[in-house]
Amino acid sequence: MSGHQLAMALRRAYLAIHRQTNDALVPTGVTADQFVVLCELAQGASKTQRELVDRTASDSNTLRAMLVLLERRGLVQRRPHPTDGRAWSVALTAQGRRTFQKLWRRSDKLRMKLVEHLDQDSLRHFIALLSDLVQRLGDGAGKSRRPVGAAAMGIQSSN
Amino acid sequence: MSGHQLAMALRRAYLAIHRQTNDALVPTGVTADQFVVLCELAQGASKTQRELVDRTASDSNTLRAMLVLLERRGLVQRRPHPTDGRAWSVALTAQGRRTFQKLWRRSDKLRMKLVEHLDQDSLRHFIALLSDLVQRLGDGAGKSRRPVGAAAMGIQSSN
DNA sequence: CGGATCTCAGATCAACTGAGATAA
DNA sequence: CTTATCTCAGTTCATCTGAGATCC
Repeated sequence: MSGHQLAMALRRAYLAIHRQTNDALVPTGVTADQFVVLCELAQGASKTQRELVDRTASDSNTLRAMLVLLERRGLVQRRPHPTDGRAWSVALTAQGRRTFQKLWRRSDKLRMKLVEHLDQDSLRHFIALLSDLVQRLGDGAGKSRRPVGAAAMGIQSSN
Repeated sequence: MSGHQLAMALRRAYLAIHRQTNDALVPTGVTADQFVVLCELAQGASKTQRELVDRTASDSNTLRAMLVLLERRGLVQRRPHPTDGRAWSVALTAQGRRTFQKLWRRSDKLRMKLVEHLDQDSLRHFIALLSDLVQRLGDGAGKSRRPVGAAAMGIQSSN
Protein backbone atom coordinates (compact mmCIF):
# COMPACT_ATOMS: atom_id res chain seq x y z
CA MET A 1 0.00 0.00 0.00
CA SER A 2 1.46 3.29 -1.06
CA GLY A 3 0.68 6.88 -1.75
CA HIS A 4 0.70 6.07 -5.42
CA GLN A 5 -2.08 3.56 -5.03
CA LEU A 6 -4.12 6.01 -3.02
CA ALA A 7 -3.65 8.61 -5.74
CA MET A 8 -4.70 6.16 -8.42
CA ALA A 9 -7.76 5.06 -6.46
CA LEU A 10 -8.74 8.67 -6.03
CA ARG A 11 -8.27 9.34 -9.72
CA ARG A 12 -10.41 6.38 -10.62
CA ALA A 13 -13.19 7.42 -8.26
CA TYR A 14 -13.21 11.05 -9.28
CA LEU A 15 -13.18 10.32 -12.99
CA ALA A 16 -15.96 7.78 -12.60
CA ILE A 17 -18.19 10.31 -10.85
CA HIS A 18 -17.26 13.05 -13.25
CA ARG A 19 -18.07 10.94 -16.30
CA GLN A 20 -21.31 9.60 -14.98
CA THR A 21 -22.39 13.08 -14.00
CA ASN A 22 -21.62 14.29 -17.49
CA ASP A 23 -23.53 11.37 -18.94
CA ALA A 24 -26.53 12.08 -16.75
CA LEU A 25 -26.56 15.77 -17.66
CA VAL A 26 -25.70 15.59 -21.33
CA PRO A 27 -29.31 16.04 -22.52
CA THR A 28 -29.34 19.38 -20.74
CA GLY A 29 -26.12 20.68 -22.27
CA VAL A 30 -24.67 21.46 -18.86
CA THR A 31 -21.31 19.92 -17.96
CA ALA A 32 -20.43 18.36 -14.63
CA ASP A 33 -18.08 21.22 -13.82
CA GLN A 34 -20.73 23.79 -14.63
CA PHE A 35 -23.13 21.83 -12.45
CA VAL A 36 -20.73 22.21 -9.55
CA VAL A 37 -20.89 25.97 -9.97
CA LEU A 38 -24.66 25.97 -10.17
CA CYS A 39 -24.85 23.87 -7.00
CA GLU A 40 -22.98 26.49 -5.05
CA LEU A 41 -25.12 29.26 -6.45
CA ALA A 42 -28.25 27.33 -5.60
CA GLN A 43 -27.34 27.42 -1.93
CA GLY A 44 -29.02 30.60 -0.87
CA ALA A 45 -27.40 33.94 -1.42
CA SER A 46 -25.43 35.28 -4.33
CA LYS A 47 -21.67 34.97 -4.25
CA THR A 48 -18.61 36.70 -5.59
CA GLN A 49 -16.43 34.93 -8.12
CA ARG A 50 -13.78 34.69 -5.46
CA GLU A 51 -16.09 32.78 -3.19
CA LEU A 52 -17.06 30.49 -6.03
CA VAL A 53 -13.41 29.85 -6.83
CA ASP A 54 -12.84 28.74 -3.27
CA ARG A 55 -15.95 26.65 -2.96
CA THR A 56 -15.71 24.89 -6.29
CA ALA A 57 -11.93 24.37 -6.22
CA SER A 58 -11.69 25.98 -9.65
CA ASP A 59 -9.14 28.28 -11.16
CA SER A 60 -10.36 31.87 -11.31
CA ASN A 61 -9.86 32.13 -15.06
CA THR A 62 -11.60 28.84 -15.60
CA LEU A 63 -14.46 29.94 -13.41
CA ARG A 64 -14.87 33.13 -15.38
CA ALA A 65 -15.02 31.17 -18.63
CA MET A 66 -17.71 28.93 -17.18
CA LEU A 67 -19.71 31.89 -15.91
CA VAL A 68 -19.57 33.50 -19.33
CA LEU A 69 -21.02 30.33 -20.83
CA LEU A 70 -23.68 30.08 -18.16
CA GLU A 71 -24.56 33.75 -18.50
CA ARG A 72 -24.86 33.43 -22.27
CA ARG A 73 -27.41 30.69 -21.71
CA GLY A 74 -29.35 32.78 -19.25
CA LEU A 75 -28.78 30.58 -16.23
CA VAL A 76 -26.71 33.04 -14.29
CA GLN A 77 -26.62 36.77 -13.76
CA ARG A 78 -23.75 38.98 -12.72
CA ARG A 79 -24.35 42.37 -11.17
CA PRO A 80 -21.93 44.81 -9.61
CA HIS A 81 -21.28 44.00 -5.99
CA PRO A 82 -23.15 46.40 -3.68
CA THR A 83 -20.18 47.30 -1.50
CA ASP A 84 -17.03 46.03 -3.24
CA GLY A 85 -16.46 47.81 -6.53
CA ARG A 86 -13.97 45.23 -7.75
CA ALA A 87 -16.26 42.28 -7.41
CA TRP A 88 -19.24 40.82 -9.21
CA SER A 89 -22.20 39.44 -7.39
CA VAL A 90 -23.20 36.23 -9.13
CA ALA A 91 -26.60 34.60 -8.78
CA LEU A 92 -28.93 32.19 -10.53
CA THR A 93 -31.64 33.65 -12.72
CA ALA A 94 -35.19 32.34 -12.48
CA GLN A 95 -34.46 30.08 -15.41
CA GLY A 96 -31.23 29.08 -13.73
CA ARG A 97 -33.14 27.92 -10.68
CA ARG A 98 -35.54 25.91 -12.79
CA THR A 99 -32.70 24.35 -14.73
CA PHE A 100 -30.88 23.55 -11.54
CA GLN A 101 -33.90 21.64 -10.21
CA LYS A 102 -33.87 19.57 -13.35
CA LEU A 103 -30.14 18.92 -13.10
CA TRP A 104 -30.44 17.98 -9.47
CA ARG A 105 -33.18 15.49 -10.22
CA ARG A 106 -31.27 14.06 -13.14
CA SER A 107 -28.25 13.42 -10.94
CA ASP A 108 -30.23 12.10 -8.04
CA LYS A 109 -29.74 8.41 -8.71
CA LEU A 110 -26.04 8.95 -9.06
CA ARG A 111 -25.81 10.58 -5.64
CA MET A 112 -27.84 7.75 -4.17
CA LYS A 113 -25.48 5.19 -5.60
CA LEU A 114 -22.55 7.09 -4.12
CA VAL A 115 -23.71 6.57 -0.57
CA GLU A 116 -25.43 3.22 -0.94
CA HIS A 117 -24.13 0.79 1.67
CA LEU A 118 -22.58 3.62 3.66
CA ASP A 119 -24.10 4.49 7.00
CA GLN A 120 -23.82 8.00 8.39
CA ASP A 121 -20.66 7.27 10.34
CA SER A 122 -18.85 5.65 7.44
CA LEU A 123 -19.83 8.49 5.18
CA ARG A 124 -18.68 11.04 7.70
CA HIS A 125 -15.43 9.19 8.09
CA PHE A 126 -14.92 8.93 4.34
CA ILE A 127 -15.42 12.65 3.88
CA ALA A 128 -13.12 13.35 6.81
CA LEU A 129 -10.37 11.28 5.21
CA LEU A 130 -10.69 13.27 2.01
CA SER A 131 -10.75 16.61 3.80
CA ASP A 132 -7.74 15.71 5.89
CA LEU A 133 -5.88 14.79 2.76
CA VAL A 134 -6.64 18.15 1.20
CA GLN A 135 -5.54 19.94 4.32
CA ARG A 136 -2.29 18.00 4.45
CA LEU A 137 -1.58 18.92 0.84
CA GLY A 138 -2.71 22.47 1.26
CA ASP A 139 -0.15 23.21 3.94
CA GLY A 140 2.86 22.83 1.71
CA ALA A 141 1.00 24.70 -1.04
CA GLY A 142 2.72 25.47 -4.31
CA LYS A 143 2.54 28.74 -6.18
CA SER A 144 -1.22 28.52 -6.43
CA ARG A 145 -2.71 31.88 -7.22
CA ARG A 146 -5.24 31.24 -4.49
CA PRO A 147 -3.87 32.61 -1.20
CA VAL A 148 -6.15 30.33 0.78
CA GLY A 149 -9.34 32.36 1.22
CA ALA A 150 -11.54 31.70 4.22
CA ALA A 151 -14.47 30.19 2.33
CA ALA A 152 -12.30 27.32 1.18
CA MET A 153 -12.97 25.50 4.40
CA GLY A 154 -15.99 23.28 4.35
CA ILE A 155 -18.94 25.25 5.57
CA GLN A 156 -21.68 23.70 3.52
CA SER A 157 -25.40 24.12 3.85
CA SER A 158 -27.15 20.85 4.10
CA ASN A 159 -28.99 20.51 0.77
CA MET B 1 -23.97 14.39 5.18
CA SER B 2 -24.93 13.61 1.63
CA GLY B 3 -23.70 12.13 -1.59
CA HIS B 4 -23.18 15.62 -2.87
CA GLN B 5 -20.75 16.44 -0.11
CA LEU B 6 -18.87 13.23 -0.75
CA ALA B 7 -18.62 14.10 -4.42
CA MET B 8 -17.37 17.58 -3.63
CA ALA B 9 -14.80 16.29 -1.16
CA LEU B 10 -13.58 13.85 -3.76
CA ARG B 11 -13.37 16.60 -6.34
CA ARG B 12 -11.37 18.77 -4.00
CA ALA B 13 -8.95 15.99 -3.15
CA TYR B 14 -8.42 14.84 -6.70
CA LEU B 15 -7.90 18.33 -8.06
CA ALA B 16 -5.46 19.13 -5.28
CA ILE B 17 -3.33 16.09 -6.07
CA HIS B 18 -3.59 16.67 -9.78
CA ARG B 19 -2.48 20.28 -9.52
CA GLN B 20 0.36 19.61 -7.14
CA THR B 21 1.57 16.78 -9.33
CA ASN B 22 1.52 19.08 -12.31
CA ASP B 23 3.39 21.72 -10.34
CA ALA B 24 6.01 19.22 -9.27
CA LEU B 25 6.53 17.95 -12.81
CA VAL B 26 6.29 21.18 -14.75
CA PRO B 27 10.08 21.58 -15.16
CA THR B 28 10.08 18.26 -17.00
CA GLY B 29 7.29 19.14 -19.40
CA VAL B 30 5.36 16.01 -18.50
CA THR B 31 1.80 16.42 -17.30
CA ALA B 32 0.22 14.59 -14.38
CA ASP B 33 -1.98 12.57 -16.71
CA GLN B 34 0.99 11.57 -18.85
CA PHE B 35 2.81 10.61 -15.68
CA VAL B 36 0.00 8.22 -14.85
CA VAL B 37 0.56 6.50 -18.17
CA LEU B 38 4.30 6.31 -17.65
CA CYS B 39 3.76 4.80 -14.20
CA GLU B 40 1.82 1.92 -15.66
CA LEU B 41 4.39 1.37 -18.36
CA ALA B 42 7.17 1.41 -15.78
CA GLN B 43 5.65 -1.61 -14.08
CA GLY B 44 7.37 -4.39 -15.90
CA ALA B 45 6.22 -5.61 -19.26
CA SER B 46 4.88 -3.72 -22.22
CA LYS B 47 1.15 -3.28 -22.54
CA THR B 48 -1.48 -2.82 -25.20
CA GLN B 49 -3.34 0.44 -25.41
CA ARG B 50 -6.42 -1.37 -24.26
CA GLU B 51 -4.70 -2.44 -21.07
CA LEU B 52 -3.47 1.08 -20.52
CA VAL B 53 -6.96 2.45 -21.00
CA ASP B 54 -8.23 0.14 -18.27
CA ARG B 55 -5.41 0.74 -15.85
CA THR B 56 -5.24 4.50 -16.19
CA ALA B 57 -9.00 5.08 -16.34
CA SER B 58 -8.52 7.06 -19.53
CA ASP B 59 -10.58 7.27 -22.66
CA SER B 60 -9.03 5.35 -25.53
CA ASN B 61 -8.87 8.38 -27.79
CA THR B 62 -7.37 10.46 -25.03
CA LEU B 63 -4.83 7.77 -24.35
CA ARG B 64 -3.83 7.66 -27.98
CA ALA B 65 -3.30 11.42 -28.01
CA MET B 66 -1.09 11.19 -24.95
CA LEU B 67 0.91 8.32 -26.42
CA VAL B 68 1.49 10.33 -29.59
CA LEU B 69 2.89 13.17 -27.50
CA LEU B 70 5.04 10.82 -25.44
CA GLU B 71 6.27 9.02 -28.55
CA ARG B 72 7.18 12.29 -30.22
CA ARG B 73 9.35 13.07 -27.21
CA GLY B 74 11.04 9.71 -27.35
CA LEU B 75 9.76 8.45 -24.01
CA VAL B 76 7.63 5.68 -25.39
CA GLN B 77 7.75 3.22 -28.23
CA ARG B 78 4.95 1.42 -30.00
CA ARG B 79 5.54 -1.76 -31.92
CA PRO B 80 3.12 -4.14 -33.55
CA HIS B 81 1.82 -6.67 -31.08
CA PRO B 82 3.49 -10.05 -31.60
CA THR B 83 0.30 -12.11 -31.69
CA ASP B 84 -2.63 -9.69 -32.03
CA GLY B 85 -2.51 -7.85 -35.33
CA ARG B 86 -4.98 -5.19 -34.20
CA ALA B 87 -3.02 -4.10 -31.18
CA TRP B 88 0.08 -2.08 -30.42
CA SER B 89 2.58 -3.12 -27.86
CA VAL B 90 3.57 -0.03 -25.92
CA ALA B 91 6.72 0.24 -23.81
CA LEU B 92 9.09 2.79 -22.33
CA THR B 93 12.25 3.58 -24.27
CA ALA B 94 15.57 3.76 -22.45
CA GLN B 95 15.15 7.50 -22.23
CA GLY B 96 11.62 6.94 -21.05
CA ARG B 97 12.87 4.85 -18.15
CA ARG B 98 15.40 7.49 -17.20
CA THR B 99 12.81 10.23 -17.38
CA PHE B 100 10.41 8.18 -15.33
CA GLN B 101 12.99 7.84 -12.55
CA LYS B 102 13.30 11.59 -12.50
CA LEU B 103 9.56 12.08 -12.43
CA TRP B 104 9.15 9.55 -9.68
CA ARG B 105 11.73 11.30 -7.54
CA ARG B 106 10.22 14.69 -8.21
CA SER B 107 6.82 13.49 -7.03
CA ASP B 108 8.17 11.62 -4.05
CA LYS B 109 7.49 14.24 -1.43
CA LEU B 110 3.96 14.60 -2.67
CA ARG B 111 3.29 10.89 -2.26
CA MET B 112 4.78 11.03 1.20
CA LYS B 113 2.48 13.85 2.17
CA LEU B 114 -0.48 11.86 0.90
CA VAL B 115 0.01 9.08 3.42
CA GLU B 116 1.45 11.06 6.28
CA HIS B 117 -0.49 10.36 9.47
CA LEU B 118 -2.09 7.31 7.91
CA ASP B 119 -1.08 3.92 9.22
CA GLN B 120 -1.26 0.86 7.00
CA ASP B 121 -4.75 -0.07 8.12
CA SER B 122 -6.19 3.39 7.62
CA LEU B 123 -4.59 3.63 4.21
CA ARG B 124 -5.90 0.24 3.23
CA HIS B 125 -9.34 1.24 4.44
CA PHE B 126 -9.23 4.53 2.58
CA ILE B 127 -8.31 2.82 -0.66
CA ALA B 128 -11.02 0.22 -0.09
CA LEU B 129 -13.62 2.95 0.33
CA LEU B 130 -12.58 4.48 -2.97
CA SER B 131 -12.52 1.15 -4.78
CA ASP B 132 -15.92 0.19 -3.44
CA LEU B 133 -17.31 3.47 -4.65
CA VAL B 134 -15.97 2.84 -8.14
CA GLN B 135 -17.44 -0.63 -8.15
CA ARG B 136 -20.82 0.62 -7.01
CA LEU B 137 -20.80 3.17 -9.81
CA GLY B 138 -19.46 0.73 -12.34
CA ASP B 139 -22.35 -1.67 -11.92
CA GLY B 140 -24.98 0.64 -13.28
CA ALA B 141 -22.58 1.71 -16.01
CA GLY B 142 -23.65 4.17 -18.64
CA LYS B 143 -22.89 3.91 -22.32
CA SER B 144 -19.19 3.92 -21.64
CA ARG B 145 -17.32 2.60 -24.63
CA ARG B 146 -15.33 0.43 -22.29
CA PRO B 147 -17.14 -2.90 -21.92
CA VAL B 148 -15.45 -3.55 -18.59
CA GLY B 149 -12.18 -5.26 -19.50
CA ALA B 150 -10.56 -7.60 -17.03
CA ALA B 151 -7.50 -5.47 -16.30
CA ALA B 152 -9.70 -2.73 -14.87
CA MET B 153 -9.76 -4.52 -11.55
CA GLY B 154 -7.00 -3.55 -9.23
CA ILE B 155 -4.10 -5.87 -9.80
CA GLN B 156 -1.24 -3.55 -9.01
CA SER B 157 2.40 -4.34 -8.55
CA SER B 158 3.71 -3.00 -5.35
CA ASN B 159 5.90 -0.07 -6.40
C1' DC C 1 -20.75 -12.49 -39.51
C1' DG C 2 -20.08 -9.96 -34.79
C1' DG C 3 -16.84 -7.90 -31.75
C1' DA C 4 -12.42 -5.92 -30.45
C1' DT C 5 -8.50 -2.69 -31.16
C1' DC C 6 -6.96 1.21 -32.80
C1' DT C 7 -6.96 5.59 -36.03
C1' DC C 8 -8.49 9.93 -37.50
C1' DA C 9 -11.09 14.42 -37.88
C1' DG C 10 -13.38 17.62 -35.39
C1' DA C 11 -15.37 20.00 -31.52
C1' DT C 12 -15.66 21.52 -26.78
C1' DC C 13 -14.31 22.38 -22.37
C1' DA C 14 -11.11 22.95 -18.63
C1' DA C 15 -6.85 24.63 -17.11
C1' DC C 16 -3.15 27.62 -16.97
C1' DT C 17 0.14 31.79 -17.97
C1' DG C 18 0.96 36.44 -18.04
C1' DA C 19 -0.36 41.03 -18.38
C1' DG C 20 -3.29 44.59 -16.99
C1' DA C 21 -7.47 47.52 -15.35
C1' DT C 22 -9.69 48.90 -11.29
C1' DA C 23 -10.87 49.35 -6.67
C1' DA C 24 -10.08 48.28 -1.49
C1' DC D 1 1.97 51.56 -2.22
C1' DT D 2 0.29 47.00 -1.78
C1' DT D 3 -3.08 43.70 -2.24
C1' DA D 4 -7.31 41.72 -3.99
C1' DT D 5 -10.79 40.95 -7.63
C1' DC D 6 -11.67 40.37 -12.01
C1' DT D 7 -10.72 40.73 -17.33
C1' DC D 8 -8.57 39.49 -21.50
C1' DA D 9 -5.63 37.11 -25.04
C1' DG D 10 -3.53 33.13 -26.07
C1' DT D 11 -1.91 28.24 -25.43
C1' DT D 12 -2.06 23.52 -24.26
C1' DC D 13 -4.05 19.38 -22.78
C1' DA D 14 -7.73 16.23 -21.84
C1' DT D 15 -12.13 14.61 -23.24
C1' DC D 16 -15.59 13.00 -26.11
C1' DT D 17 -18.31 11.85 -30.59
C1' DG D 18 -18.68 9.55 -34.66
C1' DA D 19 -16.90 7.32 -38.46
C1' DG D 20 -13.99 3.95 -40.30
C1' DA D 21 -9.88 0.59 -41.15
C1' DT D 22 -8.11 -3.68 -39.73
C1' DC D 23 -7.88 -7.88 -37.58
C1' DC D 24 -9.61 -11.80 -34.41
